[in-house]
Amino acid sequence: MATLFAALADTTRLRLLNLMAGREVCVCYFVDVLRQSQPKISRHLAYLRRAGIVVSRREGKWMHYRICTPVEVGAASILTAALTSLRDDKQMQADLTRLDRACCTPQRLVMPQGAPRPALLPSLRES
Amino acid sequence: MATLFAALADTTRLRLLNLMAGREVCVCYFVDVLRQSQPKISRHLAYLRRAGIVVSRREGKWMHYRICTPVEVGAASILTAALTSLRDDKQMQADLTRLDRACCTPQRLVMPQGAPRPALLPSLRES
DNA sequence: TCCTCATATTCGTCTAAGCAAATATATTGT
DNA sequence: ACAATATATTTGCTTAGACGAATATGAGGA
Repeated sequence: MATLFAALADTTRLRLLNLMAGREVCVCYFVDVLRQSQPKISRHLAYLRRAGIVVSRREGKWMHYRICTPVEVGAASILTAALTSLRDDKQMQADLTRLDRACCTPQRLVMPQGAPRPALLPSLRES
Repeated sequence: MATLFAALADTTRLRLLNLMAGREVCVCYFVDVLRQSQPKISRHLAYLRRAGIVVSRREGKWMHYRICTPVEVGAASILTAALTSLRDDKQMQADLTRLDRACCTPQRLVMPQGAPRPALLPSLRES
């Protein structure tokens, strides 16, 4: 329980989770949207993975991350409440806008060519 | 937002909040129920106070603490979700049992004589 | 095999925060 | 004013974690 809260007690991680709400996102998009260094993003994703909040999936060179709802009902409800209240935050909304822009731009110069776009999840949920 | 989660990311603080759910509690009861040192309890209460989750009230020698629901809707919903899921935890239930026992024992040898009992709040909520 | 790209991990440093032990403050009673 | 009680804060130490910089790993293509 305290472990879950510790995982949520960092702005970068909250931003990452907000971007993953309802979809699977490739690491390069996190780097682009949050404008943070790649090692920093990767470290925080590893933290979330160790905390059991997130799972990763490899697809060639790319790593996709998605939220993995905890099996415990209490933890799940807290995570849901957290994600819901994040949607009221101005920066979180701006992040989502940037993610959508990144998705819809046909070819970005700075972005990897052909990197898998963030995909909405058909509510596949995994332990 | 991250600050709130940081405040919740500690077992001792979660136990304190669980004991305060719906009532105002005197510090000496925390010490008795959690069986932790008084400075430790006091430090964690100060942390919760600085985080704006809790307010204190002086009554003579005794300090009463109670939960102060945050004004932001998001933070309030998270705190509520946290308190709700704590009720499923075995240790939290045991703590509440110990608190009730402490309240109902007429004269305890180890406990301060005449210390104010934990009182249920008539839902007085304060910023 | 070698090169490149995407991602992960390690290293060194710094700060926040946990703890026990000791001490300070505030209130009440004599 | 002094002593006793309840609570708060300081001190010294230790550890988790955040960061940038550098480096390692893993996959795909030439």
